[in-house]
Amino acid sequence: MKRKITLKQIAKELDVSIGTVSKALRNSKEISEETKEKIQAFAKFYNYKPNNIALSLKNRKTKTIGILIPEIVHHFFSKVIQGIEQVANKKGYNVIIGLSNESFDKEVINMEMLAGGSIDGFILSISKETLLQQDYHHFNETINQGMPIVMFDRVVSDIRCDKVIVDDLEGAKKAVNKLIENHCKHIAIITTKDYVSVGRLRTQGYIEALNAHEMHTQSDLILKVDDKLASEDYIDVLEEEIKALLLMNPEIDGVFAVNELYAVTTMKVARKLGKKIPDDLQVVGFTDGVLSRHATPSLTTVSQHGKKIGEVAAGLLIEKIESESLDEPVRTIVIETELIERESTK
Amino acid sequence: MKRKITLKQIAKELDVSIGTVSKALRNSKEISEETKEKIQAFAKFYNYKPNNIALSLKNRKTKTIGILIPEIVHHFFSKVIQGIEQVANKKGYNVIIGLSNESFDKEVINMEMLAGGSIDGFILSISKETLLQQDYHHFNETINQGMPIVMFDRVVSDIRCDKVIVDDLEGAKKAVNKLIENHCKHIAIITTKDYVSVGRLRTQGYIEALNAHEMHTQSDLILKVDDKLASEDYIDVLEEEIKALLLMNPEIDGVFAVNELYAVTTMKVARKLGKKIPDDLQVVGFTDGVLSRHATPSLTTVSQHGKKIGEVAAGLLIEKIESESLDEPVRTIVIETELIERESTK
DNA sequence: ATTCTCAACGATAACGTTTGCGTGTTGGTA
DNA sequence: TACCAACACGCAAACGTTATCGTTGAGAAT
Repeated sequence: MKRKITLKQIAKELDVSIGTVSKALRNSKEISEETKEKIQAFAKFYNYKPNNIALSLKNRKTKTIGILIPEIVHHFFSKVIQGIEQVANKKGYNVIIGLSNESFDKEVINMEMLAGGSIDGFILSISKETLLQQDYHHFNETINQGMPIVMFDRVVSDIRCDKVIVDDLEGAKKAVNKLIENHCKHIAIITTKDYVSVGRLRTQGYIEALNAHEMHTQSDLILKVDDKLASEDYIDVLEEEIKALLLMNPEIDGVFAVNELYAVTTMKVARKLGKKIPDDLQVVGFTDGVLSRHATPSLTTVSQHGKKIGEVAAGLLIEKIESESLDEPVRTIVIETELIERESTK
Repeated sequence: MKRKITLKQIAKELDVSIGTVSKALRNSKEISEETKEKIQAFAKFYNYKPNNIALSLKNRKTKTIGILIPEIVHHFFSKVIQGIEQVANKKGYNVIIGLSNESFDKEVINMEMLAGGSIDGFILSISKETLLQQDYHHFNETINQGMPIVMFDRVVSDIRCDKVIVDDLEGAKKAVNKLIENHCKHIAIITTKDYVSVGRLRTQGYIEALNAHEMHTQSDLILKVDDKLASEDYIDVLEEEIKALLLMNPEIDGVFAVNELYAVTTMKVARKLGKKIPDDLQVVGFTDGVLSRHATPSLTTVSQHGKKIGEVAAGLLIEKIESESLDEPVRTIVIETELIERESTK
């Protein structure tokens, strides 16, 4: 297993100095055509490629950006990564990924690993546990060390950094308004417990939309399920809870679910109860993933444009990385949601 | 935006040499307790963290492994990454990701970027375009430069490296055997064109399973759809082709689809044609993703254990990276598939 | 008094680059 | 013959570490 060839080896082999080789390969006019050709030919033959690590050390920049997300087996996050990767690569940046698995400790450890010189900046979405504990010291420390951060989707306002967010409140309104337009009179929501801001905002949007149309919100039409039920293992429990909701409130003719899984599960349960979709019950979800598209019936849902979010986040970060000035204002960019109508609504 | 503190700065501040600081922080017994305490306190206060880049340069290893996959918005690949990440992190490695988007050029460019010192080894799955062009020079060059590679899922035998593969042939047999056991008499397959080995193997498994039971294979029961139809945009065309298949051969009572999407689309089309699943038609898919689990009816499918594949691949790679000997044999590890029975079969 | 032995620390090389500057060798001109 | 550009190249510093080897001084042993 031979090692990669270096400038030094080329220099020794051709009996010139290291500096000369470097200049020749960078096509400096300081070097004569003759030697340049010789050196370049030699380098090409041995497939010389400069060592990025050495360059990173010298230039004090790594040309890679770090992504830190709670999980990867998740359509939305994958889409965001795709977006980030696209603009990053276009600008000559690599992308390195850390997974927190929704754990505070893993988030901290991963940040420290990456912040130790491996990357030029972070794009991240906060883990649930961190959100719960409200301990944000690792973010502030990283920022204080001069490393720019861009947060997306799950953000907290306390931290001074760029943010790219989804207008969850407005998105939820769009969804509920659609149901109202379609003459639903009793609209339920299936949402999560409150500590993740995203779920809270969607719930609030639901309430505001109803109020705006002078429909009263009934607490028994608001089903807050435990987050853990989103994991695949607890799908039975989730089904039971939804079933109970529908049985206890047979008047429900519209459901807004704060994610895909809740939505398709609702449709599944409803069908088992003999309800026709969308005739007896209309359903709108959140997040435009594979489930929404390929469920039967296909799901009307609020798309967050994950790829776009990634693109914008990467753009912001790279801009900040490459900017010289050291005290720019922080920006918060809102990516509009879009209601994608399919078969689960009339 | 202050920069990170370095050994040199600490040394100057405390009026000792750089070496002393380094030793003190690594708790060398060469340094007196007194100075050690002083230096360590100072370093802690200023939150000193060694610069990974400098360490990488010195140690000639980066402690990060590169993943190169065709796409990330894909349940199987996400699962593999999850597995890789888990064992990599456990062993102190980071993970950096490159996406080829099924393009040969992007694959080559990404490899060159990463191979330029950023990583210690590769885990990759070959892009379709590369498979088509059969140009594997970039893999061989990378290997020749002393960088270990582990391939998974989509592999080619020409390249001398470790491989982790799915037993596609056996998996397909399991699926088809299940249909035969369930008394299907006319079993169709929905597969892709032949150039990706994975699809070919699954088709072959289908044929062998039928032959083993002395059922004749009819070419009109083998639907080879263009790969591009797997992309979301061409879903209509895909539906049309499947519809034609089912209409032309109404005797079909079992379908084996080589991926999730084909399977759920088949179920959707069948239902539109008034067929009951699994009573009139039984369907088995390949890949255990969200679609399989949450489709209605839920899909019987062949699981490839993506996470396991990632874990094994990472294990092999790290072992090779950390091994001293430079001419070990290459290994090919087959991960068993598992038939997961759900509602789409009897 | 001289040598020896540690303890405690400093100096330096090395990892692979890039780059500004110094320097030796040309050739041409006065 | 003497001088001066221009050319072509070498030297060395710097990025931040770690490890090897010196070096210094003090005290102990001879």
